[in-house]
Amino acid sequence: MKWTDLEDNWCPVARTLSIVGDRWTLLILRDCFLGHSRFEQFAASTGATRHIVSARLKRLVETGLLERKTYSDRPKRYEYVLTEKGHELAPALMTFRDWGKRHLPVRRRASA
Amino acid sequence: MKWTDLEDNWCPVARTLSIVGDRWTLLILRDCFLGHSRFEQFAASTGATRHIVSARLKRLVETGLLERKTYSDRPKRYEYVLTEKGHELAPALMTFRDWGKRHLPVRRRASA
DNA sequence: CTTGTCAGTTCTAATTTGGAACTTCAAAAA
DNA sequence: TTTTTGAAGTTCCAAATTAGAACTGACAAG
Repeated sequence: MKWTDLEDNWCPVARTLSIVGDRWTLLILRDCFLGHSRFEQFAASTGATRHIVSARLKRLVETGLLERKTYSDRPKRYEYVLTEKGHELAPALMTFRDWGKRHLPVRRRASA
Repeated sequence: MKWTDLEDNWCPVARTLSIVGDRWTLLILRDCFLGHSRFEQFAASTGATRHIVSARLKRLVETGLLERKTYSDRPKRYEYVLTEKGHELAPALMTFRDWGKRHLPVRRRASA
C-alpha cells in the first residue's frame, strides 16, 4: 500500500500521519513553534534541502496547518505561520522533546 | 543534510524524530499500543510492505523502543513488545489520534 | 552595472519505498 | 508419506523520494 492512501484510513492516527508522518514535516513544524517562519530559516535550521522544504510547506498550507502570508510586496516575499489547527499539534512535539531529552542525550565528539 | 544525521542534532525533537520520524514507524508503534505484537499483524494492519516492517522493527529494537521476544521455539517465532521507553511515546500518539478525529473526519465513498 | 538577498525551481544521482515472489522451519492435513 | 498451511522474514526489480548543487526572478544596495 502506498503511504498517501493513509489519508482515508479508518484510524485517526494514520490519517494524521498521512500529513505529518513523513521525513522533515514535523521538524518544520518544530521550527514554527520556535518562531521561525521563513523559507530560508526552515532550510537552514532543519537541514532539509530547499526542494523538500518547498514541498513540505506546500502541503502544510494545503492541509491548513500553516498559512502563507505576504510580508513584502516588492520584492514578493512570503512567510509561513501556524494556524490554530497547526498549533494543536504542539503537545506531540513537546512529548518528542521531553522524550529526546530523557532518552537520547547528546554525545559530543571526543574533541576539546 | 542526510536524515540520519539528525541523531546528533542539538535539538531533542530532532533526535527523537531521527528514530520515529520516518514513514511507517509511528504507525507500527500505534499497532503496539493497540496490542499487536507480530510481524504479520504489523504488515496487515499498517499496510506497509514486509520489507519496511522488517527494517522498522529492527530499528525499533536496536533503539530500545521494542523488545523482541521468542514466543515459540519450534518453529522459531518472535513477537515485539513495547519497552517502558517505547511506552513513553504514548502521549504523542494520543495527540495525533485526537487531532485526526477533530480535523480529519473520515469521508466515505458515495456508495450505500 | 555588479553584488547580494530571498523564495523558490530544476536537474542528476543516490537512497527508499512498493509489490511480488521466494525461503525456512515445523505443525497439520490428506 | 506427501502436501498444505502458517509465521517470519529475505530478495529482487521498478517506481518514487531524497540529497546536493546549480539556476531563476524580482528587487535593493553600493
